[in-house]
Amino acid sequence: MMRINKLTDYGIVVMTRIADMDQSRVHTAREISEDTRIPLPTVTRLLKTLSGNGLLDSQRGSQGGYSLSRSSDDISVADIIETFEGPIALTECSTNTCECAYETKCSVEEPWQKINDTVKNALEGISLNQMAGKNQNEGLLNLSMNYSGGM
Amino acid sequence: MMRINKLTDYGIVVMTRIADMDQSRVHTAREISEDTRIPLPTVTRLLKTLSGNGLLDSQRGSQGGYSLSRSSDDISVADIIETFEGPIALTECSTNTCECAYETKCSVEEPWQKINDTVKNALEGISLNQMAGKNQNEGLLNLSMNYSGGM
DNA sequence: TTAAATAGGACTAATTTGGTCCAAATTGCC
DNA sequence: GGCAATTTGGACCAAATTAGTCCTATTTAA
Repeated sequence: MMRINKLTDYGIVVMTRIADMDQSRVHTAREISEDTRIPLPTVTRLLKTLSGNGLLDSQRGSQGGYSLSRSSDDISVADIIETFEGPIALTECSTNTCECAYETKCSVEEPWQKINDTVKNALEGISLNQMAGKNQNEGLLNLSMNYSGGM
Repeated sequence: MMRINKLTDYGIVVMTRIADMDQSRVHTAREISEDTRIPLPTVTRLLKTLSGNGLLDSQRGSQGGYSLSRSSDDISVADIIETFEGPIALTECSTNTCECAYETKCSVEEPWQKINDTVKNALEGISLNQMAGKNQNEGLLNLSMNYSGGM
């Protein structure tokens, strides 16, 4: 059904969660796992990928953890998707080398590029801030509880 | 890499091909297979699906075959994709029942719907005619050869 | 030195996808 | 009426991808 992978979906949930958290300190994999209820080993892997691709900063060792590498305004949904799935492109045709063996001249190449650009632009236009913002509007209670250290 | 399935891609190729053909008669699976060089069993299956979903008309029996069910102007890329992959939606969240077990209130639901709508609109905006048109402009030679019965 | 973290990568199970094949139903033609 | 050419429907298997777990090394604060 033309969807992003489950791990990518998780990745967005995790990033959104971190964006909703206290930005003044780092957060451990365990903490994020408990918050999102995604199993720890999976969260661990997600965070490693996100950190490796520069969307998160990591701090190793005791008292270590993860934090956003830049403002949630400057992180787009496209950034996260590309971290897990590579360049956004619906068909092979539109990426690099079109290996259409069907015809001497692939007829669908140009329209596909237009389609892909549209999709890409749409995803680049949504910031992590927008994803997280919803919570701040409708879930003020939860948020304030987090900020005050409660659970 | 967030792409549509290979069969969907084939489906678009097949539809584009049919749109480029003589609209005054039907075309057999064998004919389309030879033109596109997609293996016959696969083409057969593609055509069945396309016909079953109303994008192609079929005529059974001897002298039977397939033809577009409506003008190539009235068939969109989204129509074809949905035929093979179901409703266009990047995440489960945005389709029917969001089964987010993570939080009491799924925070990413609304932004995702916006994203999906954008993608869907983009795909609905591209007609089969536009996909096929390219050929008619740049590949006039091939096209005229086809029309005159040559190969 | 120890405990708490991340980093890197190997590995397996589960799921999805691609592709083929067979038997049945339909239709035109001789 | 019977044959040949088609589509229809569905089962089936192999291949590829994905999800998820686990182990070991490295780093760092206390």
